[in-house]
Amino acid sequence: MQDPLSRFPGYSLRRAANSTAAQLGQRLAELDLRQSEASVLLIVGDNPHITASALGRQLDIQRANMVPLLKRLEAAKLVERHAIDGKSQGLVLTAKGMALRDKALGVIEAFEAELVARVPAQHRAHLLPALNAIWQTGEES
Amino acid sequence: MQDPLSRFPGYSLRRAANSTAAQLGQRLAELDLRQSEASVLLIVGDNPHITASALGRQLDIQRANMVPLLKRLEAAKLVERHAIDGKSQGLVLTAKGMALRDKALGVIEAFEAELVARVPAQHRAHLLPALNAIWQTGEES
DNA sequence: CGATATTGTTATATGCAACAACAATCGCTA
DNA sequence: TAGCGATTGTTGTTGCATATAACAATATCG
Repeated sequence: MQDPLSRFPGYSLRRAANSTAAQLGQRLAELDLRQSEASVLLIVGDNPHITASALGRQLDIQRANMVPLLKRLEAAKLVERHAIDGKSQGLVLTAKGMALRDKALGVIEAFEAELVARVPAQHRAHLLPALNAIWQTGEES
Repeated sequence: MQDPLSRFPGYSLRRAANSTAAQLGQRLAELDLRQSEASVLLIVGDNPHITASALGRQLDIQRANMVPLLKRLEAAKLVERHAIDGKSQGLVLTAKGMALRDKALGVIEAFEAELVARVPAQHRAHLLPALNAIWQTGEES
């Protein structure tokens, strides 16, 4: 069958991202976490009192879309918010949130290791810098 | 700001795919095409009389999800279906479909060139084989 | 002080993909 | 050749991620 698509890096990028997202999503589901939620746990864990807006900017998630995401994490007693001033609120992990963050990190690191292992050795070192260059080029907001 | 995420290839993969998808999507929108539709046009163009199921298998789109996709392309007079037997139907591009396919291919190739240009030269050649290895490993159905 | 920007929020829409179920049909084999 | 299992196209529904527009409250800076 003629496949005119897999010669395109953009297409392969899409396929690769889809396939890995599905797999990682499955594993995180065992912690009852979605990928976006896991990434929030990681960032908040490393940056206590970060603001919802700042978090959204870092993760490239719109302010509006952070709302239901944080609501769910809050309902699960994983994060807490407390007012910084009358407008902003800082996010911190609860003890439960930190514990789950650690588990999630374990899952993610294991998964990343498998992902990297799929890449032929001679290309391995080039993957991360190449990908980072793609999305970090032209993102000055 | 602490960013524990961009050291993960999987995360960078997601970000890179999102960012490129958004950009390519915008350009294809000028042809009133979504990415999935453009990929269908390309495959059908190279494989006339391909079956909807086979097309779905190749693009990793479920049979069920091909239905609205093809319905839209058919409504736009870009593809036609004709019965192969009582069960299967072959897909072909109309003249209009072929013309649009060519335009879409132009857009895609231009975009891919820009994408590759963002990657530092020393990593460039490694990108495609690395990505293909990621999604083509463990996909024997 | 006052204009401007930022924050958190609501509501709504789109694209993509997953799953379960079903009738019709094909194709192989017993 | 009759029948069973696999395949095809389809419907309906769900979930996730993302996008936009709008708004009130508040902060910041000239």
